[in-house]
Amino acid sequence: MLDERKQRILQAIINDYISSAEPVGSRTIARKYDLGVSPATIRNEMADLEMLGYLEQLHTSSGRVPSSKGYRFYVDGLLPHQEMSENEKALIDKWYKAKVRRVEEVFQETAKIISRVTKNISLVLAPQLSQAAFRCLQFLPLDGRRVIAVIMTDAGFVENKIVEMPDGATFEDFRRMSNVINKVLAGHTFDMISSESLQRIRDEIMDSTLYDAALELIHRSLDTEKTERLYLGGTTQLLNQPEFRDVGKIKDLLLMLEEEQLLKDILHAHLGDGLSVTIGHENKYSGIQDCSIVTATYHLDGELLGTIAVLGPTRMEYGKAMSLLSYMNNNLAEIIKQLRW
Amino acid sequence: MLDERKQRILQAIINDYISSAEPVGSRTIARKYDLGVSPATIRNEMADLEMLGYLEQLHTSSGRVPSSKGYRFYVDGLLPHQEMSENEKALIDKWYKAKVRRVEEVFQETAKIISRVTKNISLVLAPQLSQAAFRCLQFLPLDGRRVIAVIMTDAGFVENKIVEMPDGATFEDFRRMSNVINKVLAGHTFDMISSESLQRIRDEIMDSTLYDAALELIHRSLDTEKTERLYLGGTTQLLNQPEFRDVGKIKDLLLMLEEEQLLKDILHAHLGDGLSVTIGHENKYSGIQDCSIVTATYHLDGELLGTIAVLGPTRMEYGKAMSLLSYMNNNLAEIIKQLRW
DNA sequence: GTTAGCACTCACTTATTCAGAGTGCTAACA
DNA sequence: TGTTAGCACTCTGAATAAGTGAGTGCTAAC
Repeated sequence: MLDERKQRILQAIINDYISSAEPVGSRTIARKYDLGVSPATIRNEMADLEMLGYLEQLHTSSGRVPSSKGYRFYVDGLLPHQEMSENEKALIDKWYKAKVRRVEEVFQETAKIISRVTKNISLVLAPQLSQAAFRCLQFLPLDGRRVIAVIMTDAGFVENKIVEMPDGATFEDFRRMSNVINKVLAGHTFDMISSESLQRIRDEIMDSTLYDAALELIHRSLDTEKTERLYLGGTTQLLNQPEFRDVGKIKDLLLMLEEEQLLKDILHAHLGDGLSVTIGHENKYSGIQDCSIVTATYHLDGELLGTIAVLGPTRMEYGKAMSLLSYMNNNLAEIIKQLRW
Repeated sequence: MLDERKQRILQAIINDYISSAEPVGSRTIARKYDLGVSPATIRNEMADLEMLGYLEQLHTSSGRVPSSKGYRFYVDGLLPHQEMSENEKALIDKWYKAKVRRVEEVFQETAKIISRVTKNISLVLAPQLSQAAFRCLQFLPLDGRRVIAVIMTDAGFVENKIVEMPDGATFEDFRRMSNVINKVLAGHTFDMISSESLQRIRDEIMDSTLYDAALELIHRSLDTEKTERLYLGGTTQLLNQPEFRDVGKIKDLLLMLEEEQLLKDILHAHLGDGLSVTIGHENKYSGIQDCSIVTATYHLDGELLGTIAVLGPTRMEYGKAMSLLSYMNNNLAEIIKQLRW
């Protein structure tokens, strides 16, 4: 374990590096932070901290830079707990109020706010509905050949699909079909729709072309309901960070950000962790091993959940990101509920 | 007017510059393109072309670069008409088939394809529905307090909204309301819904709280139907272009690309022009005066329209972009119709 | 244990040189 | 008169060299 002075020095170094983005030397620390010791002493301590793996040196005669381990220690132990100021909270509330009309816009706007406040990239994973319970299905006639299926879930989401009627089928057949499906599936989450349920529907419908139509409809619903949406914000913030002065690096990261599935996987890894911080090399995906991710999982009606995250260089204002995500987290469920009516 | 030889030289220079991105000198032209004259002669011609404003020189002793006027002449007169090869067409069709399930995905995928093929940024403006005709509205009961409104348009789009019932109103009231609205608005485009129609609805409903609910519903529909969506593709392609080796320029353009309204305005300016090319300084918005935009307007059922576009440095493969957009244009309406069922 | 002093390292900046590509001009040529 | 070869000149970009400054590690004194 690090003694008191080493901790204070490490903290000073990380604070300084986070705000300056320059390798920090003993002299700077001695001057800016009043630790009551000379640069030489700090140099010795820094050498120790490097030995222990908390700091790194780019070349023999440059200042030190925090390592992943250093940041980890900082985040776990040295970081003073921060809260958003009332001012900031009010500002965020105002942004939401001004912009948000539809549920979709909540996620979009959340991403924007996070990136604006943290000056980093934000990721917002909207809840997937596979854990929502099926509530009911109704058909509406569209024209002679087609009907509209309206599907509702317990969480209050509504979707519609246009369905082609098989030859010979009537709207009355479809109404009968909806009764069967409603009876069998009511209360089932989309995840839980099993082959057994399908079998029951088949038995009750007793008409194979109708059953096929029902099956296709259910599959199409599952398809859309299961795909969760990912909202990205602030990719241009990247360009202001000195660690991305190089076009090659920008390209690498932007290309990665286009790989939606990869991003989803990364966020999934932290689903349910509450507030979690992953630093530099702790990241499994090598493309972001000089970045850190702060994630927070939010809940909606107990079950349904999504994730919001900040992605930025390891040199990141962790305190700010964490306090912001906590706040957004609490807000988000509330705002979505209000909007859903 | 330029004589035959000047034209051929201009063409050669532009071709070369488009593929090399390097200022091109007399020697290169003489060597690569068999014009039957010596570099010295070409030098003289190039000096003339510069005088006439078709070429520019960065400094006294560098090769020449085409000016906006030069590209304009090239696009209008020198560009051989190109068609997509059957191979490419087949490839594109395959991409669509593999990826596209929902109407929304058509636009998304179109943007992706355009950027992939042209290696530039693509813009796809999805048709706004304000010109779609209202077809019918139906209500479904959701729970005691709320109903679902399902709105259909002639173009085959279906939307739903959750509506809160005013105190004391019953589902039967809403059913009656839908009858009135359907009678009055049937066949009206969203653009055409006038205060007169609203007045008629008011007269028929004869209940001010119910009328308020109806009004709100109509407004909400107009809100969503009127906002057209913009899909962007290939922003990372930017980073491969040598003209964007500089981080500052990347930032400027990426920031501009975040201004959705601005982009829409730019596309709107060309709405209905068919295939249109805007080069460099011809652009009104100063942020893209070293870029060119190729746009094409597509139609859906005569009225409904949108725009697809390629945005890239003035040094762009105009022929490729134009032939691709023409092809996509023809395809797009077809694919959307098929998908809509 | 702490600190001052000093030699040393390394990146970054500035200046200089040099090669290469390209031009414009002149004079010769067909 | 239009075309071309030749040549002096210009400018960029890469390579090299020297100088500067921030920072370190080590040693010896406090």
